[in-house]
Amino acid sequence: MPELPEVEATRLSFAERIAGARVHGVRLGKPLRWPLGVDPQQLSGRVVQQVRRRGKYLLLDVDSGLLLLHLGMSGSLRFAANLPPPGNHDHFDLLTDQGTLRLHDPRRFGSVVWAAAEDDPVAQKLLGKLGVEPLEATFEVQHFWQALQQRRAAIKSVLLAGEVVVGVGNIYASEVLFAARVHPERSAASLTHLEVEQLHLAIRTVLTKALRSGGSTLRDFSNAAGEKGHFQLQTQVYDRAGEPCRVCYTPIEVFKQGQRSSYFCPECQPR
DNA sequence: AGGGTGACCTGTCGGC
DNA sequence: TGCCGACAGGTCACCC
Repeated sequence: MPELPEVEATRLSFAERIAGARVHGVRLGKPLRWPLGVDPQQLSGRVVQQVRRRGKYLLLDVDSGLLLLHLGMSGSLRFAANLPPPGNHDHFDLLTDQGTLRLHDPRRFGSVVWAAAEDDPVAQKLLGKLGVEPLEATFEVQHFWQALQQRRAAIKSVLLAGEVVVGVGNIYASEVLFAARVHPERSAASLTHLEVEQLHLAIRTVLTKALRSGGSTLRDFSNAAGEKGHFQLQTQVYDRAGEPCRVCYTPIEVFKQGQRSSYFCPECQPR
């Protein structure tokens, strides 16, 4: 389910509640993308300090180590004192004295990985190449411009790769490029400085708006408290092929770009 | 070294 | 109704 707004909405929905909780066990379901990397027994007795986010990863800081959680395409978390018995798609439970943190993930592209420290090679393999955080001050126009100047790939691919800026997934990539009036197949290096400024602003604006709505852009998203977003944020182009552009009424088009669907308005986003 | 492709896995939906 | 292929929010390993 998750792009950055959904992951952050998830974090906010349980970070404070789980802080201070003492782990007393782990339950594993079917294998996820990576093995846990630690004997589940060794997690017992450790206390959860805080929950951070890096890109689309959630970092659960525990005494002398951290769990890296990724929701993949179809994952979601729940944290509650009384969860029902695990179902077919519940593949990880962290049992604590404050409740159970459960990863539900039908497609199992998600992961839970233990690392002794954030600079540990295990963690760095997952976090090492991530770009800047789009909602932090370190995401700065001039650096963004310079980084894009180095890339000849299509701007949409560059956004999805997450090596320049993290958190923009397939839905928000289309949304953000529409807002910036940039065609998804334009080479990143070909964007004018003005276009990069527009894209930079669009990334911040679109992600912030989605986060404020609780990540409710996604049809079936709910946070770790089991709450759906309060209202559906309507998309401008994503999943709207053939429907009129909300700005100029030209039919929205879709095409395959690196096996992912890209939506755009041919009028607002010329090549 | 950057860039493109296949692979991982399950559920759902539309067309015949 | 039933079957079958296409497709879905991510990212890593592997080619050139």
